[in-house]
Amino acid sequence: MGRPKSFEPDVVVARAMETFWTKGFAGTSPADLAEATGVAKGSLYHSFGSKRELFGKALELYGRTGAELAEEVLSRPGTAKERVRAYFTLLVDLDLDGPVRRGCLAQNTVEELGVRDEEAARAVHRIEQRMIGLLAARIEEGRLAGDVDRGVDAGAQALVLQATLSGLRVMAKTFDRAVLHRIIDTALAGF
Amino acid sequence: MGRPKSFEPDVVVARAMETFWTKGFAGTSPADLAEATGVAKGSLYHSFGSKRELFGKALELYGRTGAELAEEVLSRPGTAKERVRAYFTLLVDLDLDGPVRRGCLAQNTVEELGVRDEEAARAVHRIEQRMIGLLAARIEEGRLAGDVDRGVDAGAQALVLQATLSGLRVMAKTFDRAVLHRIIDTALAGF
DNA sequence: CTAATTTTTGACCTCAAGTTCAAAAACCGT
DNA sequence: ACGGTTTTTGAACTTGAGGTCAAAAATTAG
Repeated sequence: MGRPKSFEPDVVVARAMETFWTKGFAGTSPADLAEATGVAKGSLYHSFGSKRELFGKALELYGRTGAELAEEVLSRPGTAKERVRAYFTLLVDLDLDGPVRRGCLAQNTVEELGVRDEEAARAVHRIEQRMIGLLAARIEEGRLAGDVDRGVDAGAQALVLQATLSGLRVMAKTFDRAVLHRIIDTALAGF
Repeated sequence: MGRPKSFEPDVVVARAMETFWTKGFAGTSPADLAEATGVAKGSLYHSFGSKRELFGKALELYGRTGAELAEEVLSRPGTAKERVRAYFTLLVDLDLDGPVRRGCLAQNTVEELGVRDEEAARAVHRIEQRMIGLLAARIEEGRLAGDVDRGVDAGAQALVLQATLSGLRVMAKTFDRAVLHRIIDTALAGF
């Protein structure tokens, strides 16, 4: 019983995620969140406790959807190298095609909140680990399929690719598409 | 004539840089700056105009000293690969050995202020460009000296290395030393 | 010493962020 | 329709950020 919720929590979290992604954690005020979600400030606090807690949900959602996208793109037909290139290119292009270059929420978070928020750092770490796992699995798959050199260490290679990807997303804030694509090409020529 | 300055502006900028680096732009209040520099708030505003302007000076100083360090380390005797490894390792270790993992001020800036501050983005871009130039020069030097493969495109390779370095500094916020060193090893095996 | 000039400083101001809350609204079972 | 329960909401509160300012302090020229 009691008055029913007038909004879908998942939708609110998704909208909040977009806002945090675009404006950063500190840059997003409760008023911004109320406007973005269409839910009054007080109600948001009633449902989510605090700005930080809502952000936690948003980051979690980001990690989940990000992993799903990666999984989807990496698993399409093609060699490991082709699939990784497609995925990296997709991320870079998505960012550059948007109205603002918001980069990666996880990275933005760890850079902005850094060490001051242990919990956030751990959440980001989990997201990165998952990505590395997906990359390693796809490389290993390619190795067994024969399109990746026998001698490649999938785990080590996945780590380097993750570093490259993180770097690309940093550089996507200040460099143009041609440069970023060139980096992808050169980086992938290696393995 | 007039009352003489009671502080060295360069020293104040250096102290401010340390504070911004550790706490971020938004995370650093005028009160923090006054405490860190030993100069009263009002005096800081009198000398530097605004928090943002002081930050500008701090970022400029960061770029300059960073470039000097890179130049110094890269130019010591050894092959290009050895020197790049030494430089990357130095940066990672410096970050991990500090009391807090503050990463790279330039990167933190572009992630935190991102597109909302065009000027900051441009400043960071200049810093990145300079770094890429230094890497490219060192690789080209190695190519001519014979310790780098003839077929390597120094410019393209420098871009990839910059991406790797940026990625390393992001990952240095959440991963441990062993992983980061492993990434350096694998990434450098390539060229 | 005085006048002119420049710095220094903490008090003060304004505004918005982040949060709390009391009252109104919307539901359900009886 | 009433009581119990949960949500919704804007108003209200507290706090600190970012910045301004008037008065005091420190200098030099004359």
